[in-house]
Amino acid sequence: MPQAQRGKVEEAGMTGRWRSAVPSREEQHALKRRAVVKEAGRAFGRFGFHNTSLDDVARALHISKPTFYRYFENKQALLFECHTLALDLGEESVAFAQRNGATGLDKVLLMIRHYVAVYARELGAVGIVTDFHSLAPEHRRIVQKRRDRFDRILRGFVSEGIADGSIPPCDPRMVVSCFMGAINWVPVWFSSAGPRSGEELAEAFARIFATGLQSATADAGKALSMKLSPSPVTS
Amino acid sequence: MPQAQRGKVEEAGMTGRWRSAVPSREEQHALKRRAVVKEAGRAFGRFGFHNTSLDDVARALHISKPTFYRYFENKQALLFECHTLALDLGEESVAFAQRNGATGLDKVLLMIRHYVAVYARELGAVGIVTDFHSLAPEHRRIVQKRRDRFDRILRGFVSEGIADGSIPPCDPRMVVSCFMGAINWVPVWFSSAGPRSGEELAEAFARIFATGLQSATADAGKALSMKLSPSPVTS
Amino acid sequence: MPQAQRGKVEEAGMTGRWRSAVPSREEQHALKRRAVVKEAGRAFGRFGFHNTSLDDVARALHISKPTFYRYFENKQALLFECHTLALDLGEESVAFAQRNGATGLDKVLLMIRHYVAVYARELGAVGIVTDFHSLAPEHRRIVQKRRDRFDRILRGFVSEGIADGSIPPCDPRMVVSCFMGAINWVPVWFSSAGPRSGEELAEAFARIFATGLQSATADAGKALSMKLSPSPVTS
Amino acid sequence: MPQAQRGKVEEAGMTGRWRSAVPSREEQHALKRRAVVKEAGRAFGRFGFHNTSLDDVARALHISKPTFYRYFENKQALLFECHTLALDLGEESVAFAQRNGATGLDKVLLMIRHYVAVYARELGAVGIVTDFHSLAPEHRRIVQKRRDRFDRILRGFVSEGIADGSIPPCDPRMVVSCFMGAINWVPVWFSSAGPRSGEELAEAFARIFATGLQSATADAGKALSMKLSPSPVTS
DNA sequence: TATGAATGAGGTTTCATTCAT
DNA sequence: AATGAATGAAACCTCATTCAT
Repeated sequence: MPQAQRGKVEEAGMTGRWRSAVPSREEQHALKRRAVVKEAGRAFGRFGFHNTSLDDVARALHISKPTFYRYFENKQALLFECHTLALDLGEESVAFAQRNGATGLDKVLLMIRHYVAVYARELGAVGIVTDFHSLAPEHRRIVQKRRDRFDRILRGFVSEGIADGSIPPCDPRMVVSCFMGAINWVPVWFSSAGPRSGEELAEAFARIFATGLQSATADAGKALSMKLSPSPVTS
Repeated sequence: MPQAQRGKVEEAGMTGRWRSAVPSREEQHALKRRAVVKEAGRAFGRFGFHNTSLDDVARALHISKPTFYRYFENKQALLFECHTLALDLGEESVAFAQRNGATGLDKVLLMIRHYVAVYARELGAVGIVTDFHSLAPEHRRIVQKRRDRFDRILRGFVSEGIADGSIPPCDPRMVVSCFMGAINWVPVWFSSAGPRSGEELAEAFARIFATGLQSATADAGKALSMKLSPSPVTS
Repeated sequence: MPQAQRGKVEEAGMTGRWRSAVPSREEQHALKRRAVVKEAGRAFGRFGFHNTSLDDVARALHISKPTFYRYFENKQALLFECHTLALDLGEESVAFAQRNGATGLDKVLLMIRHYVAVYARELGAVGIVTDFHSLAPEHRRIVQKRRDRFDRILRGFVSEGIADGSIPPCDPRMVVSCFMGAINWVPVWFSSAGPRSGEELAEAFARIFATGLQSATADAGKALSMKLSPSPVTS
Repeated sequence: MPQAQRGKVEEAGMTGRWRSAVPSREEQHALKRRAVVKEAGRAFGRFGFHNTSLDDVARALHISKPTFYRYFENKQALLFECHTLALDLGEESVAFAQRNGATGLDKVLLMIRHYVAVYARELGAVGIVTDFHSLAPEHRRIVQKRRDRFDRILRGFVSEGIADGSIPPCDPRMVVSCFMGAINWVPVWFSSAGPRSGEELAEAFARIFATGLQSATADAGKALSMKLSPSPVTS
């Protein structure tokens, strides 16, 4: 995987050279930088920020550790970049939903579908949403702010849905936390190399949060009200 | 990573989780041991295993760091205990669902409700599901095995639901990963000190995964098929 | 410091105060104390001072660690006691040699034989001669002084032997270091449970340092001068 | 001494070879590695493994503690290396003796002389023979095996000597333990900075174990049998 | 008296980060 | 530009030693 990554980078650099006599330094730099982000992000998402040493990342990219510092001020800067990327994707998804959704429910579902799809595509880079607390304080503040805004908008979608009748009365915070949890958990288990594509995943998630798991034909409401009655925490 | 946020567990410990009632000798040992697990688990879940030093935990419990080693062989053993606890709760929930659920859907929903409720109750102690990769290899193997079994059963519930008609055709793996992700994410954001109780949370989650977000009156199916059509990954 | 010292003082005081009828308590104390010295000394000699924790010693004696401190001020006091014991035996051997030896050679050999025998008998307690550097500084100074005196006397024996013709000219320091090394090494390998008794060992050592390894019949002197000629360090 | 050590290393590295002005990377690494072994070995031999902290060694070498880990996996690995070195020298000495000795006695004496000389030359590096029990279990097993083989060969030399008449009947195990003890004890007291060279030491030891301490003219055998008669352990 | 519990001091080890080539 | 070497900071852990029962 790292090998492939590296291959791509070099190839891209070559092509640049052949086409225009001088490959711009900055382009090369940007390409390598991106390669580092992707590889590190993938590792962070998979094993966790602290379980991934720079040595690991460097080894995977076939570069040396000091080289790393040509591209990032420090390890935490890299983590910040990953978070930033994830938030970019989230905001993009939100914007997409706002553009294309009519009702509140529409927006929520479009957002979920879009985000999951893009999430699955970029994957590793965003898997680290988990490691929020490893961010440097100043970075953390920035990310926190964007996250808050993000959540506020999502809860707004839900509220909107309740208002326009597309979503039944509920606590928006819980609803949002529920589906965002499901989404954030994706990198823990999903692999694009698996039997399902990211698109399928997005579709499935959207459907689940749209209609739930119950069969349309079954009189699920009744079954539920009956079966869930025994207090579940009687252990 | 000095700047990274440290577990601010002290606050929670102030209430005196350490110094409590004084029962017998062995019971006391067990009680203290459990207190360590809960406090550490809470911190691990909130800040991450590596962002929580034993010093933090010790300070929160008003004990010294070495004292810690009277109760656990090492830090990873504690993490393992947390995982074990989480898995115990999960299996208990599964058993509960198997006892009380009629259809596949029933079992899934009962399991979700039970698990979320118990999860929220014990909270911190199970938050560490995230830090699977910080486990010692031999512990990891054990946890992996139990997890696999757990997932298999859950997927079995879904398959059963498809077979008995209570759940429409779908990929069980995706469905299970979806709601387990939502559940595992809970400790990241939920606080029992917040406006909602664990019971309410459990209820809300069960409902979401039962009927989805759409209003019963709305012709959601149609809206969905129309609105979700544009390729969402056009970034 | 000198638990021994302290003990003596108290004992003297006791005797003065209560005149007679010493309760068996003190005897018990002395017995247990000796048991601790023997067990710890054995372990120290076998595994080394630092590879033997007080937990180990306590476990071996079926007592608890704090109990240990009823008998010794600290771990190093115990080590000091062992050294003291070893030196006592050494000085006793020296005195024996001085009393019974006629020539310098006699004294050396008698000393070796006596010391080895007694050494093998007490064994563990003296095995720690090795761990001189683990002594507390103030103890180390005391031991050093006695050791110096001890060595000086032994070298005196050798010098005496050279003077009286019983030992051929040589460097006394080397000779003494040679046989003392052999003796000090005994506890590393010798076990009184083995096929040889301490007496046999003492006899064998005395013989080796008396006549060497060469057969009396062989013209070893010549063989040696010939065979040893090639520079041995040509590696 | 550390200063001197370091000086040597740098000198060797700086001045380099005639052939290639600068010693290759690997050579430098090897040189420094060896410097660490020598210094650590010296310290271990003098003060004991546990009385020598890595801080001490680092300070002596004018490096920082973590630097150490570029050359050795951990402290025990260094100890193992010391043992390995000592065994290498021992086996080399054995081989030398086998090549150059005619009788069993020859072999024993050549071995002693060679080993002591080389031992004194490399000194510190082998002083740790004492700290066998501080080895990691897997290392200990390896060392034990080599030691057994080594001892077996030495006892073979003695047996051979008895068979060919160059050594009088005796217990080979005791004899070997005797002179190996004397040798292993050397680093405890010998300093190459002292008045005697390693060669002189080797010569002296060989002579002692060849002909013993008795003067050639004296009728030592008789003196011994008479003088040693009183039971030496009558304390 | 004797012991389970607790801790301070100190050592080994890791790792992000800088230095020097 | 890129890398092998070096290090400061901080974490985990051990153990002799004391506290409190």
